[in-house]
Order: sequence, then structure tokens, then C-alpha cells
Amino acid sequence: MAEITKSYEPQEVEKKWYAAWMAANAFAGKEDPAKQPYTIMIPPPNVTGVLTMGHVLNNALQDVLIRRARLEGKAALWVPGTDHAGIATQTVVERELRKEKKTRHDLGRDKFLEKVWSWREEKGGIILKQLQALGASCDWSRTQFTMDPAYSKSVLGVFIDLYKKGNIYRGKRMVNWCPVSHTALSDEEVIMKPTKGFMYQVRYELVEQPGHYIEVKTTRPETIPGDVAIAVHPDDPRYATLIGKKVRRPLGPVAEIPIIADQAVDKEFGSGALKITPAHDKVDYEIGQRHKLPAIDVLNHDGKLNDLAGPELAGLDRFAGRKKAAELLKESGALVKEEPYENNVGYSERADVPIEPRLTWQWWLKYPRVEDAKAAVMEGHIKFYPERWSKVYLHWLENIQDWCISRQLWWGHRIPVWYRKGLEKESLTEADLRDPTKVHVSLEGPPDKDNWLQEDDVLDTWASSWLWPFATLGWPDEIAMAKAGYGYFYPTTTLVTGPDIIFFWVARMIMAALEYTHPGQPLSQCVPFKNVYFTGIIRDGQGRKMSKSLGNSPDPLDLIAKYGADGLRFGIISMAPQGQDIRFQEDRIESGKNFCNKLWNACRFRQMSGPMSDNSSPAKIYARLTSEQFDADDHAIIDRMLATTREVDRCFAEFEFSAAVHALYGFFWNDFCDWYVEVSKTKLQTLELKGNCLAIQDLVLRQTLLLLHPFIPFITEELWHELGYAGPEPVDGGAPRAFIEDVRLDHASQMASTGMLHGLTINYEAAAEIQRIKQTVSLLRALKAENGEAANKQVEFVVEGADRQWATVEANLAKLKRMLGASSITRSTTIPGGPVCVTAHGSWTLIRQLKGDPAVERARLTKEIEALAKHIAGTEARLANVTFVSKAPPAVLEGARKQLAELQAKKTENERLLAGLG
RNA sequence: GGACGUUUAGCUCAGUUGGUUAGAGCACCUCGCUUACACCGAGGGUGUCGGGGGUUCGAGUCCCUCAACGUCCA
Repeated sequence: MAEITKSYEPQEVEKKWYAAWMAANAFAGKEDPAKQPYTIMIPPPNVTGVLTMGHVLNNALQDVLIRRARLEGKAALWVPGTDHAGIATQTVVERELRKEKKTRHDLGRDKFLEKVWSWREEKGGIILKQLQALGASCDWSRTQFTMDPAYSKSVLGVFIDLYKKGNIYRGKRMVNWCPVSHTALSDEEVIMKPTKGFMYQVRYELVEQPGHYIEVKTTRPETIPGDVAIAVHPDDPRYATLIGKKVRRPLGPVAEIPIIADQAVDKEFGSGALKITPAHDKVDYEIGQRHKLPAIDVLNHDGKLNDLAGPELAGLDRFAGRKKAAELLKESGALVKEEPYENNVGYSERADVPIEPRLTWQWWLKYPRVEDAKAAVMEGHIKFYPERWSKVYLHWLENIQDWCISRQLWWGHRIPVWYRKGLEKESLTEADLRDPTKVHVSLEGPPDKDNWLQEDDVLDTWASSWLWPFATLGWPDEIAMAKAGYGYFYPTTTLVTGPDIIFFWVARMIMAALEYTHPGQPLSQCVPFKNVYFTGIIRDGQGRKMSKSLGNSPDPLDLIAKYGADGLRFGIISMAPQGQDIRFQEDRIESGKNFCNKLWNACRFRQMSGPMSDNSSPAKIYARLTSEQFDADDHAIIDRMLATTREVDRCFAEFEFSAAVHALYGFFWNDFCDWYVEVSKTKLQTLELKGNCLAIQDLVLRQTLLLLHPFIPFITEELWHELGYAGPEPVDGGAPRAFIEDVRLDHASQMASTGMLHGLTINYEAAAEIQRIKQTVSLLRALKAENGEAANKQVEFVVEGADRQWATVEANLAKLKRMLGASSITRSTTIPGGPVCVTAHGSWTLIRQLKGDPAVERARLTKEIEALAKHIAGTEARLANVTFVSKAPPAVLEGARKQLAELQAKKTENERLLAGLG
């Protein structure tokens, strides 16, 4: 076997293994009755999207879960795919068209859709390829797209079913209108933002009392031509006599409008009088309905004012119109005051412009299974991590509103409704909608299509992705379901997503699943997933959200090129504790890369230390252990290995990925590399100890690679083969016979019992002794450094201590010499003079050519004694406290007493040394 | 206005049910290329645990309150 390179070079390794995994079909989710299923459905990224840091975190974690599941012997399935992302994708393609000075209307619906599809063909795969570079082990043969024929069929089928059940209806209601995308939006797609503008105080002259006015405040004077009334509170004494009278509209076509009384008016706001513009405000619309007032729509769908606004305003954009309206009011003297004002304005999530409340015909969905959806989470059939998000989820369900599912777009699932030609769509009644001679609803459409017109609107994208967990498994086609393993893989195990789409996606998937999967079964069988892990949101170093416009989002592919996919994965996971937003720091990614390099070199050291023996199975490695040769370090490292395994088990059970990574980092770097490998170096020089020592390294490295593999799959796969854990490799250099995921990762308890089976019992006394030896080494290294001796300078130590202490030193002499950089360690009955330090293993003097200054020594010892005295005083005080002694648990009490004794002994020894200095 | 989260070393953050002298990574300083790794090793911390109050033998941890910042919902 060729010696591996001095530093880890990820590029070739990553390319090689991803190709090998794909060639071996290693990611295929295969039904296996002997195994437990573990299923994840990817949150489908936008088909035209590119990989962001958010995707990296999210998908790295899914890959961690899936790879760990494979190692645990489960039948893992990770289904990938993309979302057609209606508005986002249509906007991108329209932007391209605009470069040719064209709009989608120039092309027409069919031609435009062709264009989007070809755009999708061209750019659609990019993000999935990028996920592969990250190492994502999805079953790519199952890649889905929300507009695939089969998927579309299930989306439209659900529409038809819910229509038939009466959950879907058509209605003219106030919606959030995006004047840029020219479509309605759901409430969830509207972002409230504080926005600076002006508050205009406008007076309306009373018709019956010329020269007298009523004043109102508004931020939107351009809508005054749409005013149909002035409303006041019925109990407001200021206006009691005016109710029923009329005012003149101060802008737009001349009109007299009534003063009405309505409970909804806030007496405290402004003058207590409210202008009522039913076409442009939700509250006004409701008041208008109550008073049977007309709605005058002065805006077009693109946000420009129309003829109803009057000749001065018609044709102006709403913002220009606002300015103009203010000027006109000022000229006519109707504007009383204009002052800067900040209020919350709803913005379109996609186009980032203020939305317009607009009265339009739309399709609405009354959500099914709302109560069951609450119960599923409250009763624990679905668990949220962190748990607190369940409160947000439940609160939303408590206040749930009907969902506007129609969009005035072309890219999406066109609503499967046909209207008989000649009918006026806008005047259809509820009864007409249920009359099959007037309105046809089906997948195939009416047989005589020429006599019908299909609905122009498409469905909200989320009204397709809410079926994702089961439509991706072939639902509702029974043959496809059987082929996909629906019965086996569903319900899925874990969903990994961001809390920002709890309403958009998570809650809706739950309701859809409860309505459509495993009807008649208990809730636990119908839920779409059992666990939901919410990642944090990745922010930049200053805590800002990462966004294209700020340019503060690093390109993950650059990071992969620089640090390797494993380094990126390790780094990002290490900085992402459960439930917290993440401040991105590139140095953590670098640290991930460094860790990979450390792992690489530790394995390289193993390779250089001696010939590789048979590592092909744990039994083979255990057979090479000679337990009679075990020293304290051997016991300690195996103890730590089991403890780390146990900790990682716990982290997976509780979805604490960054904690798992930290545990592995600390164990491998500190316990194994900094200590065990270093002490190994003396043993490896002794022929009879070498075999056992290398076998222990092989055992520990094997377990480390297994535990790390889900996080850093490429390098661990490479090293797994390099160190022979995969068994004999093909001689012709062909495809490997086995992968790391073909073996079984035992849990800590299973590992411990396997060890016992092979005659391995951990001596915990010995393992604890190593902790004390480490402390001693630490103290003496510091003594050297303080006295200006370089770490690698070989120095002499003289030890004065009890027989028991010296026995320990003698038993560990070789390793102590190596770890301390000591040319000799000898026992003495006196303190020879010079820098000296009290340890658990006696008082150690550093022998130097030039003796240290006694004054410096005295100062050092005095300081040490003072620190000890302070600590002793504190402990004594606690032990002297009667209530502490009577109430504290015995273990705590005993610990305090033991500690006090040790501190006192140490202090006494230091005092003796001080006295010896004279 | 309501809900949730955060506030611990210069920076970014851990700190599991209350229990020794509160930790890590990075940055910084000193020394060192010692037969894996300089992407490394050894050593180096003086922190009002946001402020105030309370419960307790004992509080970074539990309770109350205030403040700042952030997010979501109205």
C-alpha cells in the first residue's frame, strides 16, 4: 500500500468517492423487511436556485442523519427534488424576456411556458449537482419535480377532491395583490415592514353646512377618489349630529358621500373620523359591506391609477399619484397638514414592493384537518426540535384563515376548472359553480373542450409542495406507490427545515397528510414525518441575514474548493447549535479543514508506525489485542472512546449535531492525538509492546472513522480503505468491494459488551490514574516554560516523594520522559534546590546549570500557597456551615472533604519547600 | 400590543436535571520544524456570567422585575 500524502488534498478524494458511491448505487433506498426504515424528503429547493449557505447546513444535516441511519443498519431513503417555485421562476424568465424588450403576453401562454420549460431544462439541475459536491447521499434515481406529470396529477387530484368536498370555493374578496407580479398572494407571502411616509390631514366640506369641515387622516391620499363614505364611531359626541349628513369628496370626480356610524372606527385615532375606501383597504371593505356601500377601484392591476381617479391622476403610478394628490389637495385648500409618518406596510415577499389590498375573484381553501393537525403535535406523534416551535405552530392553527390558492401566473398547475363558453365568469353564483352544465371540474377536462374555457389561474406553489412527503412516493397511484415503497417508507422519519416556513410548508404538509394518507388509521400512521428539526438561520458576521443584494453570502462552492466538502460540513455543523441562529465565521470552516488534516495525519502516522495487520473486522482487531500488556493509557483511551461513543449516541437521540462534532473533535484531537499517540511513541520502540499498541490504535481509529463518517463522509471513506477496514481491495485497482456504510456502527453499550466478549475489561482505576499523570505533566511542562526551557529541550528532573508516588512514576517512566522532554527523572530524598513544583506524584525539581534566583522561587511558591489558602478557606467555611453539612447530599459532602484534604496536603508541601529555600 | 429567543473571555459561542477554582474554537503573546501533522506541538486568561431583587446550605443554571438586541404574530 502506498504511503498517503503529507497533507489531505480533498479534491481528488471527493470526486473519486462520489463517483464510486454512485456507480455502486450506494444511495438507493431499498425496502428490506429485516431492517427499520429511515426516510427523509428533501425540502425541495427552487428549480432555478443555486446553493446557499442555508442549503449547505440544511442538507449537510440531512446527509448526516441518513448516513448515520445506514451505519446503524437501517434502510435509509433520502428523496431529492426541486420545486417549480411559481412566482420566482416566472419572474426570472420574464426578466430574461425583458432584455429582448418583450413581455410574456407578447409570446402568449403556450410559447411562454415552452420558454420556462427550456429554461428549467437548462438551469434546473444546477442545485442538485451542487448538492452532490457537498456529498449529499440522496437516492438520485427518485429525483422529483413538482411539475412532473405524476406529481401534477396528484396536485390536481387533490384540488378536485377538496372542491368536491366543499373545502374549495371561488369568491370575490380582498386579497394581497402584488402590482409587480400581477397576482394575488397569500397572507404568508406578505412581509410587514415599518415604512417611512407621510400622514396627510385632509378636510371634507359638509354639504349641508358649507364652510364647515370634517377632518380625516390618511397615508394614501391618492385613494380619495375611491372614497364612498366618512365613518365615525356611533358613540362619538363630536359627530353625533353629523351622522347621516353628507360631505364633498375633495379629490377626483365630484361626488357627495355620506357620513356613517360604525363600531369599527377608533375614536382615539386622529380626529376620530375615517375615510372609507372599500376597494383599497380591508377594514374599509368590511365597513362598506355592512353599510352596503359600493367599492370604487381606482387602481389598475399594475398599481397605476385609472380613470375613476379623475383626469389629473389617471395613468400615474400609485406613488407618483400620491404626490400629485397631495399637491392637488394643497392647491384646493383641502390639505390641512402633512407630516412625516412611519407605519407598517405589507410588502410582497418576492417582488419586495408594497402590496395592494385588492378586490378580486380568487379560489380559496378551507383547510382540512385543522384539529387533527394540532393534536398530532400536542400528542407527540410529531416532535419538534427545538420544542418551542410547536407553540408558534399551534398559535397559527388557532387563528387559521382560509388560504388563497389561486395565482394569476402561467407557470404552475393550471386549475382544472372549465367554464362553459358564453358565461360571465365574474357573475357565477355558488349554485352555478356546482352546476356541471356550467362549470366542469376534472383532471381530463370536458370531452367537448371547444365549448369550454379553462380557468386561467394556476395554484399557489405551496398548494403543490404540501403533498411532498407522500406524492414523492407515488401517491395516489397504487402501482407507483407499491414501486416506491410507500407502505414501507411512509410516514417519513425526519424533516429538516427552517422555522421560517412553518406556516408555508410544515403545517400545510401535516394537514394534507392527515387528510390523504392511511385513511382510517390512527394519527401516528398518517403524519407525514415523526420529527421536525428546525435549523437556525445563517447570518453574516454582523448578524444580518444573508442575501444576494447585500452580497454577504459566501459561495459554498468556493468554500468547498478552499476547504473541501468535509471541511465545510464539519465547520458549519460545529457552529450551529440546536435552535440558535448562526453567525457565519469562515475560520470555523478552516478549523473543519484542519480537523480533516489532523485525522489524515493521525492515520498516516499509524501507517508509518508499522505494517497494517488484518483490520477487516472488529473480531480480527480484538484478536490482536493482548490484554495482559494493557497499561493505564490503553485503559484510559478505550474508556474515553466508549464515553465519546455514548455521547454521540445521545446527541443523535436529541438532535444535537454541533455537540456531537465537538465531542468527537475533543476526543480525537486531545485524548487520542495529543496524548495517546504521543505516549504510543515510546511503546512502539519496544518490539513486544508494539503489536498490542497498534491494535489499540486500529480499534480507536476504526471507531472514530465510523462516528465521524456521517459528518465528513469523503475523508473517512478514503481512510477506511487506506487502513484496511474495508478488507482486501481489488488487486486490479477496480471498484472497491465494500464501503464504510456497509458495516454496522454499534452503540456504546453494544461496543462495551463486544469488548467484554473478547476479554477486554476496562480498569477504571488505571484510567483515573492517567488523569492525574496528565495533570502532573501539565504542571511540569509549565514549570519548564516558566523557566525559559523550550518544550523539546531535554532536562533533568529530581523527584522527592513517597514510595507510592515514586512507584507510579517508575511504572510510567518512559512515557513521562517523552511527554516532559526529560533526559532523566531520578528519585531523591532531598530537595536539591531550583525551580520546584508540587504534584500528585511528589515534588519535582527542575535541574538547571544556573540555579534559579531564590527570590523568584520564593515569590512563586508564596503565590501558590496564597491561592491554595484562599481555596482552603472557602472549602472550610462551607464544611463549617451546619446547614450545608446537614442538607447537602453525602456525595457532595464527601467530595468537599476529600478536596480539602488534598488542598491542605499540597499547601503543606509547598510550605515545606518554601522553608527549605531558607 | 402579544409570543418567543438572545445577553457568559477581545470575537463567535458551549455550559445536560442547581453542587469543586465557569469552558471551547478563533484571535493574541512566548518558545519550539522533537522520527504523523507548522493545516502542527508546548505554555500563557485579570470574565461585575446584561442590571436589580428573590428562593436555597449552595444560583451562570430556578422564580420575579427592568433594560438592550433579534425574530414571529397582530
